[in-house]
Formats: sequence, structure tokens, C-alpha cells
Amino acid sequence: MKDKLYLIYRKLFSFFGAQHWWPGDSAFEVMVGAILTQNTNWLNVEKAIDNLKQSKVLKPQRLYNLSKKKLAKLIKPAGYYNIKTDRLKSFLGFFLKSYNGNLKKMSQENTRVLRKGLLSVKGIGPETADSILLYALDKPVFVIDAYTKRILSRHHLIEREATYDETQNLFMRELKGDVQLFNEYHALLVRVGKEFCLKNKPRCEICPLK
DNA sequence: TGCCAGGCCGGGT
DNA sequence: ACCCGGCATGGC
Repeated sequence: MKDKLYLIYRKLFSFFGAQHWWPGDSAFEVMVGAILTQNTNWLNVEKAIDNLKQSKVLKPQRLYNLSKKKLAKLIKPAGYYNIKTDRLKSFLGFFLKSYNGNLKKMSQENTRVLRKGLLSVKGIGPETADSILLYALDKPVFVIDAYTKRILSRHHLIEREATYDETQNLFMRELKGDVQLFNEYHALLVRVGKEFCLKNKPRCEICPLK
């Protein structure tokens, strides 16, 4: 099993090359993007983030102080804008209250404690929490998403109905706990998922994993 | 033109 | 402990 996961990684990397994730200019932008991209096309998220940048509010305190109505309007292109407004606000409350809106302070926290804290925020589930841990805070946590599960189950490495934790445990048990590896591996899975492993239009014949 | 995207919550079984 | 509807825009 261990060899299989490394083999898949090598195939993906040699086919696609480095993905340079997470796209974004700052760790804070990554955290905001992680919430905005929930079940949403990244291109739409970019529009929302651009709006926040144009309005000069892509900072913890500025964003937190913004009225719900104004925030909702700015992130509208990302979809689910009412829900995501609340989710951003609750996350920012946590970030400001627990870590004074300071990324350094946050990243010094014990990873397990941090994950629990993030999961206690309404609107942050396992994938969003782990994306923040890995891509904003450089913690060696493997991110699981819909593509990852679909690809692994189609290759019979997990059950089709495997849970998030089961899938994550597989990766973290079999792979060396390396931030750069986890970063690149997840990004590559999303890449191959988008191009070859769509829900109703799989292109398995020409997939680089074939 | 309909299908789907880098999920998560809450209410019902 | 699962299961499912709701949430919403924009690209292809």
C-alpha cells in the first residue's frame, strides 16, 4: 500500500509537475480562500478575493468590522454568500480572540489543539480546517477532498463510502509526514481530478494514473 | 443548457 | 450514528 501511494504521487508529479499551491499572496488570504472555496469553483473564489483586495479589506480586523451586508456583496461571486459571510465572521472571531489575529502566534499552537479549535468554529469542517493547517500554517496534515476520495475509490484503495478520517489516516499512516509532500500531493490530486476524474465524465483511458 | 465546483450544517430517521 | 435537503454563483 505504501508503495502504491508513492507510486501514484510520482506518476502525477512527473505528468503535471509542481502545482505551486496554495494560490494566494498571503497566509491570511489562504485561510479566507479555504472557506470561500467550499463546494465552489476556484475561479469564482478568485473573483471574490479580488473584490476584497480592491476594497482593501483583506485583513482580519477590517474584514471582521465589515457589515454583513457589505461583506456578502463583496463575496457574492463565490456563491453561498450569506452562509459564507457568517462562516468568515465566525472564523475571524476565533482568529482574533484566540490568536489576536496573529498568524505567527497561531502557528505556534500545538497542531492537534489548533485543529480542534478550528473544527469548533461553525462553518469549518475537516477539509477547511486541514487546508488552513497545511496551506496557511505549514502543518503536516493531509487534506482530503471529494476528488481524493473519488480517485482513491476508483482505484480500489479505499471503499467508496470511506469517511474523511479513514481516508486521511491512510495517507498519514503510509506517507512520511512531510509538509511539502502533503502540499504537492493534494494539489496534484485536485489537478488530475479536474482533468480526468470528473463525477459523470471520467476519462480513465487517458488518465496519467492508468 | 444543464451540470458541477478544492463542504458544511441542521433536522429527520 | 447516518442521511438528505439547502445553500448560489459562474464556467464550460
